[in-house]
Amino acid sequence: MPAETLPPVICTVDVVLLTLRDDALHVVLHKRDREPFLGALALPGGYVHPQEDQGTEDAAVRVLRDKAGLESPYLEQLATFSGPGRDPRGWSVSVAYCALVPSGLVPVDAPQLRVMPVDRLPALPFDHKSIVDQAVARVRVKSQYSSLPVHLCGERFTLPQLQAVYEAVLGEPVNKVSFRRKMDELGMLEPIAGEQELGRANRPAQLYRVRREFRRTLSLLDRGM
Amino acid sequence: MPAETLPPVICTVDVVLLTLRDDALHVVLHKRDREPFLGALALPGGYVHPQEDQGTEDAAVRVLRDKAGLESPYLEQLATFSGPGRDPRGWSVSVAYCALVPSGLVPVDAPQLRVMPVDRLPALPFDHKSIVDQAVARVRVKSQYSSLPVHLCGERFTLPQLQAVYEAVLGEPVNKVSFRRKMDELGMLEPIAGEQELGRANRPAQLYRVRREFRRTLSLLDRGM
DNA sequence: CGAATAGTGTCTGTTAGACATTATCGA
DNA sequence: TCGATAATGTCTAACAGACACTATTCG
Repeated sequence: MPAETLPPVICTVDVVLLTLRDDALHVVLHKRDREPFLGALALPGGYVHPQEDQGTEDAAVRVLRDKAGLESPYLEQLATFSGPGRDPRGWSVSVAYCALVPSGLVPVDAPQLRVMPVDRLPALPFDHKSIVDQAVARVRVKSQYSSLPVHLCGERFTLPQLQAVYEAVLGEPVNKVSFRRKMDELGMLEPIAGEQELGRANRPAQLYRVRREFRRTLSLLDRGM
Repeated sequence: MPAETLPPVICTVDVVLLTLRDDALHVVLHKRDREPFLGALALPGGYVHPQEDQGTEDAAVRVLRDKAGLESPYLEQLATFSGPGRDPRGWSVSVAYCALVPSGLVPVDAPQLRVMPVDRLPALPFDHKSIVDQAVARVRVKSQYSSLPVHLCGERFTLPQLQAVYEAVLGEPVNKVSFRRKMDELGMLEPIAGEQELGRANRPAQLYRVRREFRRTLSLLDRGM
């Protein structure tokens, strides 16, 4: 079948922007500023712009910048969703991306943004609910055997803080001794010399940061957590 | 930006059809029957047909049927590749799928098909080389901790045969005792009562098949192989 | 000093792999 | 009976998790 006779396909990207708030995974939703679903909360997304984007990842970066006002250090392609019914405008393809950011990076006073817990989401337009579900499932699985959750921490953090992040994402407690052995095994963290988290009525915790080489990479465990 | 002003995006699917031959992963390539790259070997692929496809997976199934003449019991979305340069016709998006089939399902006498070892591929048009590489990497990783390789076996097989398949995919020997423990743990195989592989000068091996409930699912290991 | 949490040492049960042993076929 | 491979038993080393102990801060 020659290409010219084919009806057009709507080509978009959607970003599942995840962050941690109150020890629970949250997704950043965006109030739609056009039809369809004008005014509804949905995933930040938009058309691919063939004139300017070198690929769908560029489009995702642009959407994050324009709609959520941030640059995510971690951005991963999730999956592609398609079909005649998911968008009322017609047959569409949406390449979904998953971004993880420390909560400090999410703009606080942006009226068009809402940060919602992933376990108690409102109804979402399109098939955005299942996109979020798939992203969360992927993040949980990947956190079992990788350094993914460090992207939810800021630049400096203590091991007990990082352990709490793992526990929040995995939804279950993690053995302290094993956890520290694993983090050591990953070889991805470095203590910040002389820097400790003081000010609390207990032994201060050592501050760590991600080694430069691992800033934008994942580190994998042979066996899971 | 209103949709009408955006230049069109070419929307296609490509299928990485993998099988095992001579204890090595092979990919089934298809001789292109149109421009661009007319006559070149490439991944079987084609346009999404919005009138008939309910999603890109339908398009992948159709492509497999039309170009490779088979129905794959295992078909998984791999990733989506996009950009202005990958297809000379213009800015394109290709949703890539990965299929695994027993070698018996690949038509033997189809002149438009070639079965090539994944480790010694010729140059391929588009970005098909990197799509194949990504599919192979994914299959290898997933075989570490799942029942994926059973889809490369036929309906009936012995445990030593299945172990050989795992070893071929993983590229390294597997401990026999552990392997059998793992397969037992997966709870996915059932012995075919009274059926053994006879005819060789040694103790015959028990024949197994995949339990009905697991025919189209993957079974996952807590820890890897 | 006491409360609280960070960080570490150690023990034990579980698991993976090496090796040995037994089983069962054809020749 | 012999050679070959299937299938299983068993021992050991590695690992994960439980628990306890020490360290260090604030009040």
